[in-house]
Amino acid sequence: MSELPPRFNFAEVEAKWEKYWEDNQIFHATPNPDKKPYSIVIPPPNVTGILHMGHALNNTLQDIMIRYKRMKGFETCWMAGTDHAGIATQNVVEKQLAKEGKTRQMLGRGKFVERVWDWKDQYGKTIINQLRKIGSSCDWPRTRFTMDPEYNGAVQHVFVELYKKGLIYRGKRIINWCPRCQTALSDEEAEHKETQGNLYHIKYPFRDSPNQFVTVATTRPETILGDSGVAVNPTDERYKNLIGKTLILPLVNREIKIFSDEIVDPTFGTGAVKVTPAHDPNDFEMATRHGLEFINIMNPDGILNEAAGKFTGMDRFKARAAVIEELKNSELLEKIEPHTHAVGQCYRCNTVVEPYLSKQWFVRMKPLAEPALKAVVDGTIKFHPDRWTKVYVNWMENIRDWCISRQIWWGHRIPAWYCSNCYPQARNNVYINRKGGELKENELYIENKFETRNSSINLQDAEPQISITQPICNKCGSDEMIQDEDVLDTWFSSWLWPFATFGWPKDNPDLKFFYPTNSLFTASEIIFFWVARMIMAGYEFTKDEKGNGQAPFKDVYIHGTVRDAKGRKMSKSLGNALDPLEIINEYGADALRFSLIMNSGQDLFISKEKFEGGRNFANKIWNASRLVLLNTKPENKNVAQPPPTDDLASQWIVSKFYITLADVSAAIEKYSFSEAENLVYDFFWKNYCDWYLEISKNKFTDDKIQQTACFILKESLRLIHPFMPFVTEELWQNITASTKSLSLESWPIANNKLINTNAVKQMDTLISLISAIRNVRSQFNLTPQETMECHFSAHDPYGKNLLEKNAETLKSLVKLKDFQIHENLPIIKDAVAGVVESIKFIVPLGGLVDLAKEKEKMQQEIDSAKKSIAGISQRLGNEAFTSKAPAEVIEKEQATLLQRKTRIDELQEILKNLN
RNA sequence: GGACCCGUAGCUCAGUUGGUUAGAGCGCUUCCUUGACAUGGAAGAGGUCACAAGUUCGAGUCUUGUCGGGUCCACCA
Repeated sequence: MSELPPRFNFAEVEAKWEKYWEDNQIFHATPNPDKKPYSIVIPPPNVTGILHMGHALNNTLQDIMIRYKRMKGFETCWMAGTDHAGIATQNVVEKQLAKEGKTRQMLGRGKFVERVWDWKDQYGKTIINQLRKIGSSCDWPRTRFTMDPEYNGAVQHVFVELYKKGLIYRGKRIINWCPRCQTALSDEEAEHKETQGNLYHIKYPFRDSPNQFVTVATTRPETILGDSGVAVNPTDERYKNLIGKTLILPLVNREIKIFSDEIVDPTFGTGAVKVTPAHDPNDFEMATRHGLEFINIMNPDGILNEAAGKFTGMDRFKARAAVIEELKNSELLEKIEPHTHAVGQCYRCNTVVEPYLSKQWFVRMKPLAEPALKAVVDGTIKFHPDRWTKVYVNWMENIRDWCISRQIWWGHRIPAWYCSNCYPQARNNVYINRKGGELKENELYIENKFETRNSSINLQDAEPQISITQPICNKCGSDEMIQDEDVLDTWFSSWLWPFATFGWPKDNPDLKFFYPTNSLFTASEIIFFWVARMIMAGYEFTKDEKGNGQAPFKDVYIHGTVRDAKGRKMSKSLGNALDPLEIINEYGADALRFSLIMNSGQDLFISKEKFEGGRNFANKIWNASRLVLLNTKPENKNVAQPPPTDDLASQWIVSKFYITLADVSAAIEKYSFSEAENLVYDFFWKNYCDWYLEISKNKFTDDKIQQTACFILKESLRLIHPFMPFVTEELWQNITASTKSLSLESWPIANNKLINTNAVKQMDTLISLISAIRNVRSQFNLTPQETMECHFSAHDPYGKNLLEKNAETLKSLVKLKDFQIHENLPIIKDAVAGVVESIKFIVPLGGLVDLAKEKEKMQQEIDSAKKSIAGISQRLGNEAFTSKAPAEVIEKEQATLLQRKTRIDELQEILKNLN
């Protein structure tokens, strides 16, 4: 045991315990038949990640829960790990390569992937180390990565199983294509943002009467080059007799027909829609129904191809301008209207996504969604706060198939194989430049710096074979099988996280003990990407002994977004991001945690100053502990129970502690973390420091006071520990001289016998009384040399007694020479006689009040109480009400009635006294 | 177009099933430093609970509408 330094050096303390916890691996959990499991899986941060405020909040919440449960005696496992984050990570490494003047194509696939692994090995630990800095008590030895070999096995297994069940298929669809990342994206990965654009009205002339037109409206005029029809609603009178007529497509001079389709909204634009089957999902559907031609006018990089005629080689946005210019010149542009609409953007690079026709792998979601939807509807899985349930249900009910193939290199390779004997193009499928010429592997077309390898284009007519290991062709027996070039969506591995991290699909003790997990903590943006899919995966892949699918967790806690003081999302590009590590350096990790949780009711508006609150509280705990430690004899430090005592304040603080304990536990159990923290804060600062320690300071020589103060301090440290693990651990070790970490100590055990309601009532009254006296003292600037006269009315059962009993302590608390106590009216006319003359005040509990006003208020209260009584009596006399209402409602009404009556008597008594 | 959330003190937010005097933190005003803590202590000012109507003896709380702010979903060509 060392003496506490006068100043809380959080940097030193945090470093010390971070190391101690790590060296002793005290958060490592193993299956333990004597304990109940409690497990949480971390939302695995991106390996490219560095800690931001969102992580800090997310992990603090999990840490509070897991530390609480650990202290409650559960075998707690908080699974740690990182996500390979396919596109994001590939982009980061590509950027790094670009600085060296290289592209991934220059390296070739094998070398590039090696390079990403190197990068991962070098930087992937950063975020893990940063999580330790904020005190996360993860099961670090278990730390997993979504591309670990075993994890890869689980992913491959899942793909094959779903394929066998017919839940994975390959199909040619319009998908979201990012021309910059040059990969397909899922619907969720295309973020729709309101964008100010234009609606271009373009005239399409009739073949047989070139001076007459049908006008169509479009936001993407460049797609005109791929048009193969014009659609109208069958009921639209304007166009009814034009159906079947032939138009000449401007700029291209292709003959296209007008046809009708229900999908067309006659109220939008002109009611006539240009149909571009290869570049719009609706048009694709219509074209399929009506047998239209699919004309792809664009290369995967967003540059127009040969089908674009004279616009070939132009970027899509340049082409848009050129097309408009050309249409203007030929007087086919009727008008341009400003138009705001939601435009999809790549969630990794914000490039506008292109609806693009290509062959991709999809997961059929409806069958998977069914049990996952049911689980949330019937309450097996609960969202906190509850309102997210609706968001989830709405998405699940309208779920669409999931595009899972990505045309990138970093990720889980798709276990699909093509026979290069049957499909010779498989051998040479690697690079195709935009001019259509083939390049051999590692050959480059440097001049224009883009070369596209795309098996989804090159092998779109080939039949794959699905197998984890390289198969033999089931048609020709050849062993020259070439694996699909594509990798899987990163979320196709994340959705297995709750069980793949425990070794699934191998049956093993860890999985059996820790799965299903208990709670999941994440942000609302992730509900569709991850939460929903984990629930589906859980039900599909993990079954209990009876063969029923299992929910991967029971509770989902959705926390708010961390924003700056102005309410903007924190982001690097805005430059408004507060770095948690800077906050830790300046205020300490405990302060960071505490202040984040304090503000975590909904979205958080964070500025640097907010962390002062946390720092101040840590400081307060430190100093209160110093006071107690400096004044407590060693033998009084480790009592197991607070000593029986007549001391009112001691009885009170012990009672308050156990009341707080129950409230805090309940708040954590219902995921009300800021409420729990507030309770702890109020108890420790207001009750323990401001009142108990202040009152007890002068009698600290008393053994029982020492024992009580020290006991409550220690129990408080347990209570605060999940919120502020570092400062509490340090103080705990100093007080107890223990060798056991506070993290492994038990949560305070409820002891309702020690809750003395009478003491609580008396002390609370005394506190109000003192506040009232201080109020008077302050109003009249009484000096410590003066004496105050206090008068009490006869119906106050506590005041006089309490004041007499505690006079000595109180004199010092309110800094007055003395009190003269009289049992009299609650009028201060004479109460501060000698100091203030003839002022009519009363000092009811709560402070100085104007007598006349007070009387008026009391009269008003009496009046309203009388009305209330009349109303309730009337209702209780009404049979229609009493026969229908449940017994407890009637009881409640009667209780209220009684309460009102008593209150009226009370008020009338006081008024009588005052007059 | 559909769904959801929010509007309470200068600011950020609590406010449980409707019920005596609507709370906290920060900020503000006044006072207080011979040792646990000025990262502190004491006292105080500050609210027509967005607006309107309704249900009720009684509404910050329930219902409807209006205005204002935000979020999510959607095949607005």
